[in-house]
Amino acid sequence: MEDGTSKAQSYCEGTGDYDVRQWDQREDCEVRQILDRVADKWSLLVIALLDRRTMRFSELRREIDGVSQRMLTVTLRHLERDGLIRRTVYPVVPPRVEYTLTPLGETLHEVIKSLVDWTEAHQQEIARARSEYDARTEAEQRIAVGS
Amino acid sequence: MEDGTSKAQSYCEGTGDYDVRQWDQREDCEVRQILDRVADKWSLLVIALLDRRTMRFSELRREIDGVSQRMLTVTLRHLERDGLIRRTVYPVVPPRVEYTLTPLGETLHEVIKSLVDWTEAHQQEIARARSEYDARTEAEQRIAVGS
DNA sequence: CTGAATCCGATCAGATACTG
DNA sequence: CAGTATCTGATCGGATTCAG
Repeated sequence: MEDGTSKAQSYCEGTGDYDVRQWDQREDCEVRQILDRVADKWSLLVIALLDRRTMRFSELRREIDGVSQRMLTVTLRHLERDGLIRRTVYPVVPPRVEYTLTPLGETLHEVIKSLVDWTEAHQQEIARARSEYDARTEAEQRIAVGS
Repeated sequence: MEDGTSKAQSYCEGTGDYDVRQWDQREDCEVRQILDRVADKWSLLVIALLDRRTMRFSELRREIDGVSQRMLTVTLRHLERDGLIRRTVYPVVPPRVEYTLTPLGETLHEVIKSLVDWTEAHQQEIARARSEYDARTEAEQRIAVGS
């Protein structure tokens, strides 16, 4: 079955204030788990797509292209378990399954959007930093080797 | 060396508007790479810690506890390459290396904070969704097996 | 102290085959 | 159509060792 997180877990009670050491540090911290889900390769994309409209499995699969059937299934199950999306099965033949963002999922999408906006806004800056870093380390390589 | 991303890469030019299909879809998209970095298990924590003050390698290692030396090194290299943190080496013996958040890193921290805030705010809600999901699927299991 | 390099087990994820 | 199950190569990350 390959379940991601075990079921019985002490979820660290937040004190309310913003203490770094509170929101990670331990595997059994809820926040870390949620962050991992958000961090997931396909989750972001699925959420963004579903924010626009309800979609079927095959639609998602076609739209995302690059995702394997297996990984899409796993991703959807995780998101459903976390209450971020809702899965509706229509008892017809052939089967019809629709996925929708829940209200909770919609609020998450807002946050995700700000993250994506940030990356878009700073793309160039990061690209520049990278090439500078690479140039620097390459130069050091040549020195180390002795040219 | 185990480099994360290759160096020569066509970074997809954003059109400016918020189009889902623009910010992922292809491995060679900058945004996807940046998202992956943010998604990284330790990156978030490192950034959050450095936002408070400059820290040395061993300090970070002690503070994070759970991270291996190897992964901390890898994480720091990635963040440095992306221009999110600055690494300063003091030529003394024993060596002293300090890590600081760059201005770019500081702006990212703001965004991260909103993400963390979201997870904290909805912890309970997600926990509830999970146990409901688990109860539901367990029940289905029993039916399938036939009790 | 701050790493880099290597080894190696654990986990992940793609491909394939099968099912209601 | 919408999955599940299995196999397997690829990748990740911890432990260990060595070095400036």
